[in-house]
Amino acid sequence: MSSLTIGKLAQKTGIAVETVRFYERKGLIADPPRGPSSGYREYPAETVQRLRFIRRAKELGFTLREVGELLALRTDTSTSCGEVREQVAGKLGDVRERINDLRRMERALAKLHALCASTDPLGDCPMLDLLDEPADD
Amino acid sequence: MSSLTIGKLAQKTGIAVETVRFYERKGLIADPPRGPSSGYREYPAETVQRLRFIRRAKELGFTLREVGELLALRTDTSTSCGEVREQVAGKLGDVRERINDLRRMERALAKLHALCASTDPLGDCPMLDLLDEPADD
DNA sequence: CTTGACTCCGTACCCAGGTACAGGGTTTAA
DNA sequence: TTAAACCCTGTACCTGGGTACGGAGTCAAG
Repeated sequence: MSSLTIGKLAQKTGIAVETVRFYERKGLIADPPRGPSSGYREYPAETVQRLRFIRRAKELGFTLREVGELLALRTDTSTSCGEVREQVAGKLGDVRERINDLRRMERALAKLHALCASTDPLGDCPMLDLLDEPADD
Repeated sequence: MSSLTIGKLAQKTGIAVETVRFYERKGLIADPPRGPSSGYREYPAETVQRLRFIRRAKELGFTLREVGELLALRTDTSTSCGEVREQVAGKLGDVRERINDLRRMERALAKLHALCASTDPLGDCPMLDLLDEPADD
């Protein structure tokens, strides 16, 4: 049978053994079946995918809670497709907002980069002012 | 003279008094002069700008350490303009990378959103596979 | 001149997201 | 059969980024 020990799983996913157990405690992955004599965790192969998803989503700046919500979208067969769409749309909005914020930052940094070329002795690169664009309050 | 108490500063920047002191401990803002009788902090007006910068940068996902580095770019008159350019270029790279990651996530979520419309009973929305695009390891 | 709002410092506490033992038992390969 | 390499649980610890006291001094308005 193709079940994995926690060590193998860790190796395949690049996530530390301790962290896998931590995710289990947090409910991000299911408590796997155990070897009857050893009590060792025996992971089904899909868990690799699931953990890779978690890793990717984390890298993209989602919190563990959010990752859990994303994963719940596919696990929870009680939710209708409409509800899923709503959840996904919400996440999508978050992501787009974050992208826009970062683009503003990108512009600000690019501007600074350009300015810096000209100002030779660096009296006062106008850093502080660069992020004021929101221009509210 | 136009100096601010910590309370006024907090009010103008939307940052809590405790947090301002926290930033001071962390070296993000300078220890301000003190009222000789009271020992109260007396902030120069520029500190408002500096704190707003900190707030914005934090909102854009920079850590306090990174914010400190950004601020150091303009404070540290020993660094040459070239060095500043390098630092800024580095940050710019980081930001662009993050934007690209998020764009991948955006595409993945958008795809899911679209798929969800068709798959009526939600057997298996193919969430787990959606983030495998990096396609290495 | 008193009372309430403000400030001081120090320490403790909080959450997220792990990481690191300690003190056991199990499996595997020589 | 025995040592290395694994796994188990539980608890403690860590960093980052704050928040919340407690106990005391100060300032401003009535």
